[in-house]
Amino acid sequence: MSETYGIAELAREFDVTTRTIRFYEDKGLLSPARKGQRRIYTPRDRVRLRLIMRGKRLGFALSEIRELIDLYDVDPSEVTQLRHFLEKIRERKAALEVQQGDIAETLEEMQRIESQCSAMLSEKQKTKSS
Amino acid sequence: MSETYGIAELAREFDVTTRTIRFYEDKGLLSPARKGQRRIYTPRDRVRLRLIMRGKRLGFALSEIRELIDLYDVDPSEVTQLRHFLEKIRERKAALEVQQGDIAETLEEMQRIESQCSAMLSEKQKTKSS
DNA sequence: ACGGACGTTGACGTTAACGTAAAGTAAGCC
DNA sequence: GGCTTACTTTACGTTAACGTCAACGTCCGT
Repeated sequence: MSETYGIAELAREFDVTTRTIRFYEDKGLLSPARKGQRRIYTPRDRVRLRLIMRGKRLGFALSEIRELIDLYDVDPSEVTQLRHFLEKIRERKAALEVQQGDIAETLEEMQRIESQCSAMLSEKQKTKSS
Repeated sequence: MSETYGIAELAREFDVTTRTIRFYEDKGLLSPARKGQRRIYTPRDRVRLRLIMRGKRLGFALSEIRELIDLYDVDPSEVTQLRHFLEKIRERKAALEVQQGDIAETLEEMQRIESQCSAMLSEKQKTKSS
């Protein structure tokens, strides 16, 4: 049980280079165990990497992704910390909701353009076949 | 009629520096008219700038944003171009839909964490006031 | 005619996110 | 032992997206 992965294995799975994975470690986004000198990744590390990739697709900087991921891990015991924490989460949520709106708008416009284009296309082809 | 804007004006409105706006011009994202040496921006340029900012919020590179914007402007008269064009649009749509999914997931998780946190918070405060 | 606001074009600096090359280590196979 | 394969650290290179001067033009109010 408790499967582990090598660095190249993960690199293949997520389609990044090993350099990239090590770079993320350097930035504190991952901290795999070591067996001698080599890195050993647990399923938990793998999840983190998945989260990193999702963050990247959302256009977050690595520093922000780190904060995001920490949100899942940290257990803020003090009330003050808890408040601060909640605030961070709400900031993130707000940002994401803005993004959601942006995407919706853009998708609508793309949709419009696509319809227009395919209309033009079928128009041209009618002409051609007439 | 037909209002125009100065570079600093737009910079203020979109909260970027004039350097940034000129940089976008350099990259072919904007091409304002000139009055002598100075740049004159039309409402149309302003719309483009708005699109650029939205693209940035969505995590696109400037080069991609340029392609995106061009989608609104270009009128592909040839059928081959039209097809190519449609394909591009569909690629973009697909990417955006992935992003949409990513955001939805992330938002759900944030939501969960937030609920948990605010539960913990009110719990702590009950204890405190008892 | 002068200062100040606003604008211009270079040109070099900076940060993030890796790429790439060099040189060495460790394990397994034949 | 020698080869291969996978991995390591160290270090310099690169690209995108600007920031930051420097040095100069132009218009406007006083």
